[in-house]
Amino acid sequence: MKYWLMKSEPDVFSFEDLKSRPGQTEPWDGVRNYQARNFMRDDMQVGDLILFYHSNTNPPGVAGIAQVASEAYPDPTAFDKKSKYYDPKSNPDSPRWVLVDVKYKADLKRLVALEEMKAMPELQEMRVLQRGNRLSITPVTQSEFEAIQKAGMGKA
DNA sequence: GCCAACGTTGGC
DNA sequence: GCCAACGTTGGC
Repeated sequence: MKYWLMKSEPDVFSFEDLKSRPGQTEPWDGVRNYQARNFMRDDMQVGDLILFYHSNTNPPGVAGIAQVASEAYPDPTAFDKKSKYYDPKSNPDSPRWVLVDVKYKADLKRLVALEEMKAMPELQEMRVLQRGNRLSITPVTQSEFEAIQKAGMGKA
């Protein structure tokens, strides 16, 4: 069992959007960064838990818990000329980009804000808090995951 | 809207 | 294979 943090801009796709999807599941398309792709392709396993993080919003923070719901498979938006994620260098015979399905797992009672995360002693080493981090998918340790989940279950 | 950080591209 | 230019991310 591994743990991950996945960023999404709530104006584009929020945790509430995930909950309202059929099967509460969504293909995590549009990842166009090799490191993030490699995490999905090489390291994720069905059942891994995900901190669903809202970026580019006020306040940014962890909005809920999701889980990995499929193995990695080719991202069809890379083949779609109409998609904003279209990549002419990817094709079905040799797909450059992959995705996994992400499924709703559990609510938190409240958002765990980035500002609060920065203040938590347990999270000082957390990758997403390091300066300049831009990766949309990062690994999270079990203790980091549990600290955030616990904070999200407590009072505001 | 600003801008620092950082990944990618392409000329050489 | 270097590196300047450019585009994107994402907090503020």
